[in-house]
Order: sequence, then C-alpha cells, then structure tokens
Amino acid sequence: MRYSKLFGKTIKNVQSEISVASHRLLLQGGFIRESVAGRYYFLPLGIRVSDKMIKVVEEEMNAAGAQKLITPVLHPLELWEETNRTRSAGFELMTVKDQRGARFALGGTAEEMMVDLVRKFTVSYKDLPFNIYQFSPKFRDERRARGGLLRTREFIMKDAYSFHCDKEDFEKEYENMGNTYKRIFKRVGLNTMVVESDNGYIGGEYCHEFVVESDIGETKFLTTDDGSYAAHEDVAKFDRGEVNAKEKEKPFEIVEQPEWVQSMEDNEKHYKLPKSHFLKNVVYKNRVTGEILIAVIRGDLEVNKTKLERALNLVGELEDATVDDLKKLGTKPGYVHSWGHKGARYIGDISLESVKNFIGGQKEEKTDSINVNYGRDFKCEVLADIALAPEDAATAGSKKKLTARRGIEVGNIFQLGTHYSSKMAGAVFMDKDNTEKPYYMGCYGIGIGRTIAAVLEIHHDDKGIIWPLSIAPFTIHMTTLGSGTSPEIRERGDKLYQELTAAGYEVLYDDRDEHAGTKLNDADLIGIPLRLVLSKKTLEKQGVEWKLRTEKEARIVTFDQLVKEIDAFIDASR
RNA sequence: CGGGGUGUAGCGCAGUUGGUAGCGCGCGUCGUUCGGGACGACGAGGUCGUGGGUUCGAACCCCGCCACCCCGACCA
Repeated sequence: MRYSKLFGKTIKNVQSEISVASHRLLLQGGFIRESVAGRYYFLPLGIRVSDKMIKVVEEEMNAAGAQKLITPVLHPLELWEETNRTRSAGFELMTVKDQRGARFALGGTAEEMMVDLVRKFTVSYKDLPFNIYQFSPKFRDERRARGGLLRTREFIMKDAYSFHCDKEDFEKEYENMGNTYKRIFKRVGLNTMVVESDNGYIGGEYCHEFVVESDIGETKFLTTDDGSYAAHEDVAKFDRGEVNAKEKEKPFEIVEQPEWVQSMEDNEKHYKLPKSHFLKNVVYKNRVTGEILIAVIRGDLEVNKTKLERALNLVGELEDATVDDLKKLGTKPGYVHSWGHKGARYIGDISLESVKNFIGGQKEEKTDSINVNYGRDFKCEVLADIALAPEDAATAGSKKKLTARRGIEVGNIFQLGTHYSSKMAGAVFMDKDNTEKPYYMGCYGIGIGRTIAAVLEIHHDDKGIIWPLSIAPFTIHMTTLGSGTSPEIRERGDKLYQELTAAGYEVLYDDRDEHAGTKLNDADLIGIPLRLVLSKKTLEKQGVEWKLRTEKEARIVTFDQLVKEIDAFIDASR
C-alpha cells in the first residue's frame, strides 16, 4: 500500500481530554475515527489490525475444535423473553421493529440464538459435544462508553458456545478453551491473568475472566503474590478474622447516646472502639418488585451488591434505596435498624459471627443498643458472603495476603450448565437411556476491539505504537528520504516496493515527498515492526537502513541480503 | 440516572461594556528546502449545536432542547 493513497492519515491534533493511551494512539495513527459516542469507524489501517486479530482467534479456535458460523444480528425478542432476560440483561437491550411490527433485540450476546439454532435440530448424545462460534457485531447500550475501544456501544465479539451431555464432558472443554485463550493472548503479546469472576446476567455458576493488568482497566480483582488465588472483587472470598469472638456475651441493653453520634467515625470516637465493633445497615430496593432489602454487616466492611444479588438469586435486580424508600419504612439515613422494620427482608454478612457484643442496630435520636449478639438478639433471613474484600484482606482458607489490582478484561469463559437449556422449551438431546435431557453448556467470549486496545496499552512508547507482528497492519514500513529532490531515490524506492510486494510481503510504502522528520515520526506513530529507509546514504551502500520498532539502533542491509533477513525476522517473531 | 463541563472552519482552540468572526494545524497553487514534525507568498473553507426570547442589533444576555466530554452510579 502506498501511504500517499491510504485513506486515513496520521493527525497531529486530538482532543486534549483524551487521556487513555490506546485511544489517543489509534486516533492519531489513523486507525479509527469516532462516529458518535462509543461507536467507531475502523479505517483501512484499523481494519487490517482487526482482521489480523480475528485471524489469530479463528486459527486457535479452529485448532481447538470449534466451528465457525454466523447468527443474524437481529434476535427475535421472544427468545429473550423465553429466558426472562429482557429486563435484567445487565446492559440496556436495544430493540427495533420491522414493518409488520415484529420486535427484535439487537444482539448483545447470543446464548438464546445459539440454543434456538441447536434445538431446531434433533440432537442425540452421538452429536455431542460441539462448540460453535461466531465473530459478529454486538450492541450494548452502555450508560457510559469510555476510553476509545476499551468500552464501546458497538463492537465485534468472538462468542463461542459449547454443548455437552454432562458436566464432566463440559469441564474438559472449559479447560480446553482456557488453554486456547492463553495461546491467543500470548500470540498477540499479552500476558493475562485468569481471574475467578461473577457470571452476572449471563447466568451459570462460575466463570473466569482473562485480565491484562493495567491501571486504566475497570476490572478490580484481588490476588495472592504467588498467584495461587486470583478473584474479581465481586466474588473474592476472604477471611473475616476474629474480632473478639472469645469475649463473653453480655446482657443486651438500650443506652443513652449523645445526639452528635451519627457516623461510623462518631461511633469510634464516642465508644473508643474500632469500626469492626459496630453494626452497619445498607438498604437496597428490588427494581422489579419494589421490595426493600436491608443488608447487615460488620462496621469495617462494605457490602458488595453483586455478591448480595447472587446470594439472593436476584441478579441485576437491586438498586440503592432512596431517602423516600427509607421514609416508607418509617426511618431515615443513619437510623436504619438491624432488625424489626416491617416489610423489609434482612440479609446478613457472615462477618456478623466474628464479633461479640456489637454496638448499634437500634439507633434512635438519643439512644442505641449495645451488647448485641447475632443469633441471640436478632437473626437475618440468611447469613452469606456479601462483603467486598478489603484491599489488605487475606484468603479465606489459607489466610495468604491478598493484593488489590486493576486490569482490562479481554476475554472470559463461562460455565452455563443448563441455565438456558432448561428455560428454553425443546432445548434437549436424546441420551443413551432414551430420555430427553437439557444440554449442559458453556460460553466463551473475546472482545476484538478491546483486546486491540489492551495490546496498545502495553505496547507503546512516547513516540507511538509498537505492534506485535501478529496483528501489525503491515510487516514492513518502507520509506524514502530525499525523494523530492532525487528522482533516482524515488525510482529505486518504487522498484523495491514492487519487488517486496510481488514477493508477498505486506508493505506500507511512504512515497510522499515529505520531510524526513514528518515521515520518520509517522512511522514511529503507526508502529509497524520493521522499518526500511531508502536514502542517498543507503543507496551508496547498495542497501536500505534496517530498524525494528522495538530497537533503538539501525543498520544497513544490502539489497541482495534483504529478503533473507526479512524471512529470518518473520520466522523469529513467530 | 446524579454532579461538573464543553459545543465557533476538517482537527485543536481564541473571541466581554452586545456592533455582523479570528489563530494554529491540515487542505490547494507557486517557489525555496529535504535524515527526526522546514519556510515564504497567495488562496479555499463558517446558517458560531438547535429552537425560542430580550434588543435597533446576539457567538456573547435569558429560557427550553440536543449532542459530546469528565467524575460517580451502572456495566464483559
């Protein structure tokens, strides 16, 4: 490709508030252009990167035994109603109508479509297992898109779905996909951590995220230093410790308390005890049913809403209660009781068992209760792990130290079990014993654009992008210097470009009559792995200047050695 | 959805007593330059986000709406 003819050039000015490196580099380098918030054009350079990323994923998925197909982008809305995901999908589902009034969801994930496809066939245990996948645009009406390709409202996802007779067979595929993902990310230059995670609206019992550690990432997780445990903060299990579990239970009392004691800090000051000795109540409302839930937890811990929703099987249904909601309960912020509000459900964190003689729980204007003991003085409907793991927590079992980290979630693998097949009529196979059973499923996703952004977050310097060869838009960035004044440089450049292209190499040839600075800076910005410069200087030595984007030093390679060197470079990069 | 902010040339930005719009980059033509973002001359390009109001007169003041950005909430 001649750069002079390439649509989408590098640009100097980008909006000053763009702070995410990958976003800025993709815009400046001429890879993407924004349409409206969260929706991007992929320019010729950008789509080459995207196509290469897709190729890597496709090769590895095929090698792992999966089969590519494609589903329609518009999903009949009845399918989503069948699994009851139209209102708790987690992302705002976008819908459209056709001329006849038929309603469709713009696909944001395709579990229902794939199950619907499979149930159109009469499947027997002999057909199982199989794994079918696609690359397709996904639509998610995110409340807030951010960071260029990191979080968009429209993106290409590789989504795979596997179908099995039983759990044991599924587990083999889960491991197979996990290993496939490690290979994929390694090939594009990413070190990923495998993090235990929450299934959210996708459903199922467990899943793992593949996370690239990065400060700008949105995934928060905790891990031990030896890597033996890594979990998203929404699922991380941790040790509550024993605050004073050996203390003797004292008699329950209502005591006078000064009016200024309002916050947790006031309590610490007044009673001269750490936060862990107080009861804390956090109120939520079910957005579907309107029901009020009060989460009771040890004062030094925070409630994690995801854990709470999961403990109650109310995934995606809870929201923070408002002051008005509290008013209906007959209370106000700061005065919520740990038991006794009529019409509210009480759920406790397991930390309630780590403390004797709690303070709090029945706050009124001038009084509160002390020596409150869980089990003796009050009981919640259920006691579960609903607390956010603090940054310095220890693991639940072995009590190893945990560290909080951030990262970009580039892929994930889900156990679905029979979550979908049991809800969708006819999603069954005929087993050996001549009975129909719902298939056991898993699903596996990789965001193509986000993975590209993650690569850029890791592989760049102050001059621009440093593409790994596997997804670089071109192998070779060839440029001439001084071609404006010297026709022989131009002619030799044109000839070399034709030779290399004819030999099958992917070459971006900067044939513009621009200044050296302009051309070399553009080359650094675009970030193609191998740069070849042809100038008066190199022509005298019958060769080109050879420089890798990853290296500082350049050297001369003669024309007769060039192809050999390029082949060696490509081989070494595999 | 809550809080804050911004909409002026393709991009980045100026523009206060309210008087009919400018700078840099980029783009075009010509000339000089030519190994780390050159220089000169000339030139093209604007219903100042949108609807209404105040005014002799609005980019500027007032109200509504829309879009976008940041923080939070939310969320692969």
